Amino acid sequence: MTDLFPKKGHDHDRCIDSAIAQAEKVCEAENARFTDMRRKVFSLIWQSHKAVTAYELLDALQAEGQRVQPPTVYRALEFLTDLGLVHRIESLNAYFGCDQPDCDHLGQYFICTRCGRVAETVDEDVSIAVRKAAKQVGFKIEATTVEIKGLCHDCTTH
Amino acid sequence: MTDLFPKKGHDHDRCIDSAIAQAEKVCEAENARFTDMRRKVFSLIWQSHKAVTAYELLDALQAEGQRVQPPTVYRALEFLTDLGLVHRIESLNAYFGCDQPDCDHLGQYFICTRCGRVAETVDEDVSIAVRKAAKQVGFKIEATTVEIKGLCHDCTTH
DNA sequence: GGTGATATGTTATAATATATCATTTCTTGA
DNA sequence: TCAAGAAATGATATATTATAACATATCACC
Repeated sequence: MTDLFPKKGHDHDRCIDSAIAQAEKVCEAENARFTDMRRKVFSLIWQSHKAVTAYELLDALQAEGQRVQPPTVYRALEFLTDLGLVHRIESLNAYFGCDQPDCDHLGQYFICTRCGRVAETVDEDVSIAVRKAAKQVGFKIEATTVEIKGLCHDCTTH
Repeated sequence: MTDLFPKKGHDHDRCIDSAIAQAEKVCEAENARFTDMRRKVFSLIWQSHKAVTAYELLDALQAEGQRVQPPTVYRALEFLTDLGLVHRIESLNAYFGCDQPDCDHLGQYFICTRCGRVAETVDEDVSIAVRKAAKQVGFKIEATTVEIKGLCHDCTTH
């Protein structure tokens, strides 16, 4: 068993730094501008391993004294999700930082209902099973949403 | 290949009647009241094989001259989803009539982005793969959301 | 430095959902 | 049968999530 969720007391600054470094790389590769606002939103999303709502981001930005409105946040989110740097968690109406931006809309999300954390995995067997199920019914997949709610390993044992 | 989606020109009244009959059975078994409002909402949901939003239901009820407000619709939806008679499609914020109410939150939903129809399946291989992926990371599943967007068979061929 | 493209600001509003308390309807037991 | 409590719905207000539309600012490139 390998827990996908980060250990308590891990060096979260490293998570943030690495995510930002990766985002910079992706933006450069895509010739997309990682503006201050986008960087700020991305970094706020990465403040925790939980999914964050657009209005929580808005509040955080406003708390820093910026005069930000909802469209600004939603635009940044759209930019980041289009690049695969952030995923929308449909069942939470919230947004989550992706640490494997090349996963191309095929990941699965584990959402802990106790601690609120989210973890992403790209499990081949799940993808294969979903593709097979689709093929069986003649369905051409464009995108999949796989969200699994329950208790993370920490929360089942503590 | 067996298309999950109903054929064009199928006798949809039979879908509705059968869904209502099944709902009555479930309610009786659960000792739950299938009131006029709940029956009305359920039947509206079954008017098509698409997912329907709460406000579409509200509009439809109001169009019939009833003075209905949002909470009434949401209460009926909560009742129906709790019994497994209706599923919420998270990625659409919409509700869909379930024809296998005993599937216990483990179904998968195919959502056609062209015709808007939804079809449900309970694929063992997908469930097994998801459960295995969860086990591998020490995650205790409470509920799963599997929603697959793309083109149904009709829409790929016509 | 001017110009077009891109990004953000601003205002307003749409779409989805729930909290709260009042009223009605149903069930059940005396 | 009817009184009391439970369950459902009505009514009002408001919270939460998201977007449309147009103005202004910033950037990239010539």
